[in-house]
Amino acid sequence: MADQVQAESRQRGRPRSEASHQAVLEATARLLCSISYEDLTVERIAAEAGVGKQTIYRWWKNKAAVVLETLVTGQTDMELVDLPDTGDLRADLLTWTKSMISEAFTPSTISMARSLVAAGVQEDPATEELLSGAAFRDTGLLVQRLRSAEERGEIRPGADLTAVTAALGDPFILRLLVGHPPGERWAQTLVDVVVRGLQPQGASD
Amino acid sequence: MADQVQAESRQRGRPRSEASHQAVLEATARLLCSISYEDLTVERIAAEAGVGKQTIYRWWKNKAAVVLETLVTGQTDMELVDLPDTGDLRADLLTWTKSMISEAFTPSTISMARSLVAAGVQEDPATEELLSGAAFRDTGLLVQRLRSAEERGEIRPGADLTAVTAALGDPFILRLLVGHPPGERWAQTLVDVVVRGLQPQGASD
Amino acid sequence: MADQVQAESRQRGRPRSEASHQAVLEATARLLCSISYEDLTVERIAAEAGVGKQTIYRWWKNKAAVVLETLVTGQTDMELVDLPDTGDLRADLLTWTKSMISEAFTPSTISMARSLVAAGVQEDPATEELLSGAAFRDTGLLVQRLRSAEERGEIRPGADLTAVTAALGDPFILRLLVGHPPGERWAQTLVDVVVRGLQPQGASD
Amino acid sequence: MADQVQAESRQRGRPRSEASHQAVLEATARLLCSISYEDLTVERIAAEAGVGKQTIYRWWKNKAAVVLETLVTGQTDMELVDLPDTGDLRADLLTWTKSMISEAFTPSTISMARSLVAAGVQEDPATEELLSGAAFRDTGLLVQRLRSAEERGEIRPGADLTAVTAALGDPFILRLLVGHPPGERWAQTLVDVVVRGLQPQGASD
DNA sequence: ACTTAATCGAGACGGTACGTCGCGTCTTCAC
DNA sequence: GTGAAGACGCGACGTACCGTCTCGATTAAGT
Repeated sequence: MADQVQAESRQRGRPRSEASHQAVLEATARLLCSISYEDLTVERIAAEAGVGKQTIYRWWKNKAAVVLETLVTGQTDMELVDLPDTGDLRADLLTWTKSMISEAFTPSTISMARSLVAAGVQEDPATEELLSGAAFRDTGLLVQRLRSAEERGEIRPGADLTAVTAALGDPFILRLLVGHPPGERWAQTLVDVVVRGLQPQGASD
Repeated sequence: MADQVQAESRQRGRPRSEASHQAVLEATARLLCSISYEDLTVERIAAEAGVGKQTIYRWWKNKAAVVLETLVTGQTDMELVDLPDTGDLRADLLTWTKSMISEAFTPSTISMARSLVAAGVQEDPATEELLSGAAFRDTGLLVQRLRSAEERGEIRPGADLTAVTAALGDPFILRLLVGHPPGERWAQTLVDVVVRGLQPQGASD
Repeated sequence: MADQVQAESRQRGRPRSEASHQAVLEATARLLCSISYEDLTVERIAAEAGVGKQTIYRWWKNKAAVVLETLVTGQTDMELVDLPDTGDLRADLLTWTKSMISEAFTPSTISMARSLVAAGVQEDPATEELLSGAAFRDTGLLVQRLRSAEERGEIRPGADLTAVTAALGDPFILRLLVGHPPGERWAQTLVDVVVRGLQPQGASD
Repeated sequence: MADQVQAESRQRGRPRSEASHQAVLEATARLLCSISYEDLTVERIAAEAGVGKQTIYRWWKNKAAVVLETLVTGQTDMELVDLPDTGDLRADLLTWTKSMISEAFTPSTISMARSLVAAGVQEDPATEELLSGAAFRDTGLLVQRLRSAEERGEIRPGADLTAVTAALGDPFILRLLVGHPPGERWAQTLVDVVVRGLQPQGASD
């Protein structure tokens, strides 16, 4: 029992270069800013990273896997939109949606989001694993803010917060993919309905 | 989708075969049940439809356009999930989500949804036009049901119903793409929050 | 009976482009002047010919086959060395060897000869067929000159002239491959021994 | 391959290196029996020899060099065809050609001959040096036999014997490369013409 | 009936990217 | 301080599709 597995994975030969691995991710992130998933090629990534094509295929099984790891591990400068916590959930969410609309609907972010989806929408089981695990990163922020509101008694307890974040976040993700930023009234309604829906019984606007 | 012919006597030579056009759509629908967008090739479609490749390119500009028209014009047996109108919005939506989960999360539907997204997520402006216009077909059903509830006074008036349908529908679409059906509690929370959020002032469960 | 088989090989689809076929051979000939067989690539040939790589693989099974057809069908400007017929076999052969040494041992010709051998020395049965059929083109000239001498009674009849041409020609071919032109005395001895060996009985120098 | 004697225990330098060197040559010889030069890879040699790739590149500059050294230094079981010296040159040469045809035209020998040529036909100057120096090994035997005949007065003196060996040997080498054994009459003519061509003046068959 | 012209299925075309393989070099660990 | 093992950068391989072009055959509409 004390004897761990080790003899089987005994280091032989030159170890894989973590530097190359990282260089590929960074090169991919750099390229994804300006070109679409379709136009991105493994050869281009290899050239940009100063790496042999085979090295890429040694780490990832195909282009989709490279792109997914690049975007999911946050190699990009695609900053998370800030979600404040002033104690007023509705106001915070409205602030969030506004900055979302103004900051996230840039050509570069839209392109990356599309690349993420294009890479994710493969029939590969490994891919599904990774995606359903990581989900979309923004989700974490939202869940955290909602939990804080819950503890503070701002919203009624017991709701499945992942469903609530989906109701709030997923519409923005789809609008992002389509490329058309939603109007302000649309966003306000979204926040309003969800916040109302979460209010403790008897509360009113 | 296809460009119309002017009523003028420009019609010279052999007319385009509407049968071929339809055969392509049907062949595509047939193939999309079992293979992914990536594995689908124009040559394969042409072979399945018993049609020349050029005939496809005479009607559509590329593979994405064929797939989009196939899925958007409902060539598939991907039936719309029924949304009843009993007068009880919450109950109806819960019924809808349940059948959604049990009927829509089949491998074939998931595959088609992914193909739709893969085809839609191109940088092509024409594609965006079509998609943002058609949106997803289910949306229509939802909006209609909500409007009926609004008229009946079941929900408070003045809400942007497209935002509400987004809050309800988009989360299901994303779960569909990922391939994992949501749990029942998740769906219940989603419906509950939205329905509460729409209730007229002062009402309670 | 007048009705030939024809329906089976009925022309369907776009016919293969003989122009492309020829362009490949010419491009290969052009490239072989300056670069070695090893450095020659199918991609380079395709680029030089303005042809898709697949077109090359549609006509030939590999690089060796392209090179062989190029050299064997005489696409190159590798002119045959002249072999005069003055009636004096020994003098004619000496003239021939001299021009051989001075004209054939150029870098370009040496390179082509090596390419021919490199391409020919594959284990492919089809290749052997082609080579043993075509042999080396010079052989024809020699056989013809010897036959003329035989008819004229210059040499004793009944010899296997292909063996004689081998004795005379093959040594030059091997020297060509090695790249070192033989000395004049060497060539003289070669011609001398063979011509003496062919003389009718009782003749002397 | 067994462990070396430990006479000198000061083996700080290269305890196994000469063994590795030899192992590579033997492995190459073993492989060349069955696979062509093209299909032979350095990695395969290394694996067969139980040696690291770098060890090969420490001794030779590339694959061609390994193959050349293997074949030129006679690591193979490609035995030299025996050339008797009974005092009758014509009879000896006929014996030699006959055993040549029956023994040398085996698939294994043909394959090795082709590999030798494939390796030799590189543009590398060092390679040319080695080849033109070593020539083909059989040459030595022939020259020796001819010199013996010359001393014995069997043939007229003063001929450039390297040219004569070329006339006799090179045709066999080329037939070997093509892979088709010559007929008996062909060989007889070859020997006959050369031997006659070497006879002292006035002699006759 | 006869031309004209656009269509049809078929498949080759010039390209581009794929994923693999081999070269010759570099880098680790074990002996 | 070598040597095996094997990853590295590089680049060619042969294949697969793309979207276009070119065949002979087919099909109306306009002579």
